[in-house]
Amino acid sequence: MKLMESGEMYLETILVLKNKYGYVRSIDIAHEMNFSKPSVSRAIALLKDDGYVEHDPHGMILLTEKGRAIAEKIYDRHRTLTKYLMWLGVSDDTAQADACKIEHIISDESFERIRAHMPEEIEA
Amino acid sequence: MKLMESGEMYLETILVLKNKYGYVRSIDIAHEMNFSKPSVSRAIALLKDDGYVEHDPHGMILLTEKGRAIAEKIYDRHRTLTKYLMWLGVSDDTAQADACKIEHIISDESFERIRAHMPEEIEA
DNA sequence: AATTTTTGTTAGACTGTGCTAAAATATATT
DNA sequence: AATATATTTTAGCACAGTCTAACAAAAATT
Repeated sequence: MKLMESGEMYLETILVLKNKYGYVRSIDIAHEMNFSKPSVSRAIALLKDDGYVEHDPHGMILLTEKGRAIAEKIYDRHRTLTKYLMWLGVSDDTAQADACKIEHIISDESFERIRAHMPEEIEA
Repeated sequence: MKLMESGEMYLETILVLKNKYGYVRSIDIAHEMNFSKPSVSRAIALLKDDGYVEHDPHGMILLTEKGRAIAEKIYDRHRTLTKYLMWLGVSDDTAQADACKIEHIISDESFERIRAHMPEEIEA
């Protein structure tokens, strides 16, 4: 099954939380994304069914190889697009918000052209 | 009610078809967007309820003031973003496809910064 | 005028993704 | 150990937006 924008957001959030705290629980994702616990519980179950995440022996949420690849890709896009927009003069908050939407829908081709267009010194 | 991405696409398509053929019927929208007739029929009914479109005496679909304003805005973004991506070296098809998605989600602030960043001679 | 074709609508299903309420489970405190 | 708190899951609802099947209405052809 093809991963939707929502699934990508969960994976990205798991990566970010893991980097920040060293572990990730459902409740942490719920707080971070401002979603209800049941919404997260269900989303994680679906991501698990499709092999993007798994639970470790302590019940913590881990990205699989497959899940991590996507999370890294989206997170890289997020940082690069945010920096790009800020370089163009967009405010921090707006750049973050727009990057967060564009990161899911832009083609590899366009993204790479944008990255190539950025001055080296501000690359992510 | 807030207009969603889907509604914006219908309005933009109506504007484009009107410019191209002088009139717009449901069936034309269905062909242009590759949606079924019932999907278009329902979408138009909702846009009509919310005052974005109306039917003329011959049953042709017209944009209201409110609908046209949105359609023009989205179409302007479409052309500008397409040209921008092509200026960065993205192929025509990909630029079109990406513009078509980004046009609905980008903030006014980011869009204006992008437009300002374009060389004058290729502005829409 | 009758028939065929085209166009539009109604009815109902399905998917993705959010929600609340309540139950189950796990963890922490007394 | 018993109780309280925190976390996760189950069950069921809502909404946007697509679809197909079938019907109704309008337009074109014979």
